[in-house]
Amino acid sequence: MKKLAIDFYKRTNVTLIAKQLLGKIIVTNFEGHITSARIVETEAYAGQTDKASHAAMGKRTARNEVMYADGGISYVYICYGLHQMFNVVTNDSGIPHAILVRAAEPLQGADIMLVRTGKKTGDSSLTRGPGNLAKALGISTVNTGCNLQGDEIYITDDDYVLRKQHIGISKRIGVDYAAEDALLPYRFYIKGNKFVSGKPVN
DNA sequence: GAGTAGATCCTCT
DNA sequence: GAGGATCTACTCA
Repeated sequence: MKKLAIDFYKRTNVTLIAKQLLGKIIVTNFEGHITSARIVETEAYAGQTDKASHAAMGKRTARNEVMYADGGISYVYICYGLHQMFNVVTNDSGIPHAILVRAAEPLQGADIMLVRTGKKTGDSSLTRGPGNLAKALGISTVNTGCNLQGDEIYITDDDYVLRKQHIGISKRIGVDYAAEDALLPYRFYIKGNKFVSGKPVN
């Protein structure tokens, strides 16, 4: 188990990084409570050129400021007033690329996730969908701008091998307002995994 | 099982 | 003042 190096995040090809994040393990360590989960679904947001991104057309606000920072940190924001969304910022400073982690498969600390989410059974709804995932991992907006090389939130590689034919690609979810950019094939997921959100695709 | 509406509040215009 | 990178429960079949 090794943390992903800063070089992994600082590359320019955001869709490639999104694809390579599949199968990696996200770990959170808050107040001694360690939870980890294998990433099974991601979406790439390609900065200025992407209408679905918060940084579309070079938009820069207090909320998305962290997207313009160096790669390798977290970007957490609230959607619909109640859901926390966890993103990984990539590329160099000044380029607002980000990858939304949409779903993961619980590995460690599932009992803690149950407490955090208020659920009674650890079925596939525990970490399916970005809102649920962040909640289960205990991530909230106070963790935005967090260095992924640190001790609270980090992503590790356990040499899990994902075969190319097991990777699914589709358009992104919930971004229909972005016109033609909503059709971009920027969503990556592990085929057949029950934690992947949206309709099952085979 | 599929489709739809409501929750709920921060952020930007 | 409007709307959003969502989730859940409820309706109807």
